[in-house]
Amino acid sequence: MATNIQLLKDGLKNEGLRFTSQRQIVWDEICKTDDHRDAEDIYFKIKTSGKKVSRATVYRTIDVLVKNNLVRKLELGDGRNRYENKLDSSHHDHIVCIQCGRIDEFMDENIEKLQDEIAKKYQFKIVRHIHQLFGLCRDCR
Amino acid sequence: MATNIQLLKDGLKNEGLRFTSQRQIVWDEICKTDDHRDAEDIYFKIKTSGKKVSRATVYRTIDVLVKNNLVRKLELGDGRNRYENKLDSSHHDHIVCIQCGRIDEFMDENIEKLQDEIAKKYQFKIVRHIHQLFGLCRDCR
DNA sequence: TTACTTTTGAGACTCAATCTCATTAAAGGA
DNA sequence: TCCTTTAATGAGATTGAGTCTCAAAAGTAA
Repeated sequence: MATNIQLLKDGLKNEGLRFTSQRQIVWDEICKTDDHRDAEDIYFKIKTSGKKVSRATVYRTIDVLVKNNLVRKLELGDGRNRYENKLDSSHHDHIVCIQCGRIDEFMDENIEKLQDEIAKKYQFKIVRHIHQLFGLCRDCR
Repeated sequence: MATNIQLLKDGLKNEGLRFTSQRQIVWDEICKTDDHRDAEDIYFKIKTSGKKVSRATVYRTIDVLVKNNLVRKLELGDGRNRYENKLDSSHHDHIVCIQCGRIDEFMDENIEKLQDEIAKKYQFKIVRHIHQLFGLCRDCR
C-alpha cells in the first residue's frame, strides 16, 4: 500500500496539487479491488466504512486520478462511468455481459495494429480508443 | 421518401405498433441527413420547422426506431446518445475528432474477424460491439 | 359509429454528475 | 511553531439527458 500512496503523492506533485487525506482515502478505496466500479459505489463504500469524504470530493478526486493516469475511466454507455485502478494493468479493452454485468478484459496486438493503420488512412491521430464487446458470457448464454 | 415511409410502416406493423404522424415526422427528420445527431438536436430541428412533436414522443419514437433497426444508436460516452439512420448503411464503427466533433466511419473485416476469435476464446456470444477511435482529425491535428 | 387500446403532450421526476461558496486545511516561509 | 497564501473540501443547489405519469387525443377493428 505504501508504494501506492507514493504513486498518488508523485502524481499530485506533478500537477502541483496537494496531498490530502480525502484523496488518499479515495485512491486507497480504488486500489482495494480490480473491479470496474462507478463513482457512487466508491463513494458509498467509503461512506459505510466510516470515513468521511463528500460526494463532490469523490468525483473530483476520481477526475484527478484519471487525469494523472492512475485510474482508467470506462464508458459503457449506460450513463454511469466505471473506474479501475491502473496499478499493474497494461492496456486492455472490455467484454461486457449484458445479462449479469460481468466485465472481462482482452487485448489483441493485431487489432491495435489494424487500428493504427485505419488512423493512418484517415490521417487521424488517435488519442484514445474504446473497444467493447457486449453480449452473453459463458455462464449466461 | 415514399420508400422510407414504407420502411417505417413495415417496422411498426412488425411490432404491432401504430403508424402515427408524429412517428413519421421523427423518422423523416432522421432520414434527412447522414449526421450523427443527439435527441435534442432532432427534437429542436422538428420544433423549429413548425411541426409539433413533444420531447417525450421524440425520445420514445427514437427508441422504437432503434429497436426496429431503422436507426442506429451511437454511444460516445459523453452523456448524449447520437443517432443515425440505417437507410443504406452497412455495419461500421466510428472515428471521433475530440477537437471539432467530426465523426467519420470505418469498417475493417479483419478487425471483425479478430473480434469473433476473441469472443470464441472467452466463450462469449457477441450481441453488439462498440469500437471508437478518439483523437484529432486531419484538419485539427 | 362505437368500443377498445395505443399514443401523445405537458410537465413532474430521476439520477449521475457538476457547480457554488463559505469554511477548512495544506505548504512554504519567517 | 506560527502565519499567510492558496487550494481543497462539504453541503446542498443545480444541471442536463432521459424517463415517467396520467388525462386527453387518436388509431383500429367490428
